[in-house]
Amino acid sequence: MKDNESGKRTKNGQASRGSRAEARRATEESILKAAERVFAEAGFGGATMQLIADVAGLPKANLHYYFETKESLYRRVVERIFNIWLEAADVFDEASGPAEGIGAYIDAKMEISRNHPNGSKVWASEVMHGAPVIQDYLETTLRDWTEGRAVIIRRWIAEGKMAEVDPHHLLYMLWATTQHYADFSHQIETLNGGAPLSDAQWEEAKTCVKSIVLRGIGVS
Amino acid sequence: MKDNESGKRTKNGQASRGSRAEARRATEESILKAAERVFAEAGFGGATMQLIADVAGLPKANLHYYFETKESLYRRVVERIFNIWLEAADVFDEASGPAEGIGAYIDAKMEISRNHPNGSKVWASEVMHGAPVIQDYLETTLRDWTEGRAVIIRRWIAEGKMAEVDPHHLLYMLWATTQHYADFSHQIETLNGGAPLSDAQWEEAKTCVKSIVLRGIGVS
DNA sequence: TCTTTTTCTGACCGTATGGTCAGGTTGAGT
DNA sequence: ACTCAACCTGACCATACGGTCAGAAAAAGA
Repeated sequence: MKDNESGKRTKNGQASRGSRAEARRATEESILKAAERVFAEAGFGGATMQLIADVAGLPKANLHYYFETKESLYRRVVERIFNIWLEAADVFDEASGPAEGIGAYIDAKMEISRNHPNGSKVWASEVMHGAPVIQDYLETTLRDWTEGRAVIIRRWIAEGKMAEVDPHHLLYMLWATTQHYADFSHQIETLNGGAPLSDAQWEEAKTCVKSIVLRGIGVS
Repeated sequence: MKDNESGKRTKNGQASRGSRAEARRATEESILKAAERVFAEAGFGGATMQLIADVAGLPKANLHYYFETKESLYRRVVERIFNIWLEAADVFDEASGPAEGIGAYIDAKMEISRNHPNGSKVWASEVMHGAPVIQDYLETTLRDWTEGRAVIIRRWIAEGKMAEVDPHHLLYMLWATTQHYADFSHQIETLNGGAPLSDAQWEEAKTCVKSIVLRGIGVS
């Protein structure tokens, strides 16, 4: 599992960036990317290993060399977006108050919705169908994270830094609103005349969401 | 296609409530209900006609007597929830201002999330996967509806009845937040200790959402 | 009662899917 | 140059799926 950055060369002279382990990581990465897209577009049941293989540019059998089953591949895809969200939530803790913390959290989650719409969709699909694969995450990591953030919010309320709102429902609203831009991107595009949101429109969206939420909790 | 409310009796003396047409409607209803649940739990690709038939308590072949294909059955399920939402939106128009209109709209949509969680999930799944089946609805009915409501919101803003926010992003926030309670009900239940929201908790949710949104747009 | 129409169903079919495997290829280690 | 483990792949398999159909059963109409 150790890194091997020796940068050796193969017979044909092509630079093999980092030997075997590196190549493996690259292949796994391309499979995960393809899987994320296919699972997002077709759902777990509708996705086929053949299509994932085609998108990744690999024979189907090779796919099973890297990932034993469809479900294990799917699980990795779901874990991925979950970890991205968790990391983004750090901004929440480092903040000194709700205006800064929640504002930054909205910004971060909106950015993720823009850059990882497929991951968000796969997660949404998984939870909607009863989280058959990642139920354990919900009961451990997510629950802990949520309670931790609820404590922070309650402290801000106690310190008079924001209005008295239920922390859980506030978090649900943040999740729902930000992820909506990823999960329902197709609907939003249709209502936007068939075009994806432009840079300016994304800025507008972030500003608008922050404006309503922050004013809604008595900040700014 | 005409109604037949004659209420005739069959040979065995059992009251046949409303003859053939009535029985047909009842069977279709039970199939649609079963389909809604199965599609919500497994997605379109994951759902099987066999399972829908089992849930409805019918042989699979009989299902195809009432609905030609899996897709036509699915379409009917999606159209259903869409029409329910459209009807609920009437409260928006009849209102004299944002506090009343948007407040009532939130209440109505939260009620639907509680009473038709499966329909909401099927809709979400359909849109997330690019709306392959109901794209026409998005481009006609939904677009018209949205633009109509945007006009009303802009008028309220012009009349100084609420803060200046982009109507579209406000609507997205309303949709996202209210539907989240249906689409992510499993996640919410898990974070609620594994139990569905109680009556009181639903009231709390509605109050909390309305409170944040209405204050967020400068009302109340 | 006899005929006709609608409703129902077990058995069946072609296809596509997730997964397997034997055997080939490659390239790092020596 | 040789070895061996890691990597790759076409061909294959059992299963499950959506959909069909001939014909039974039931109800309506005469």
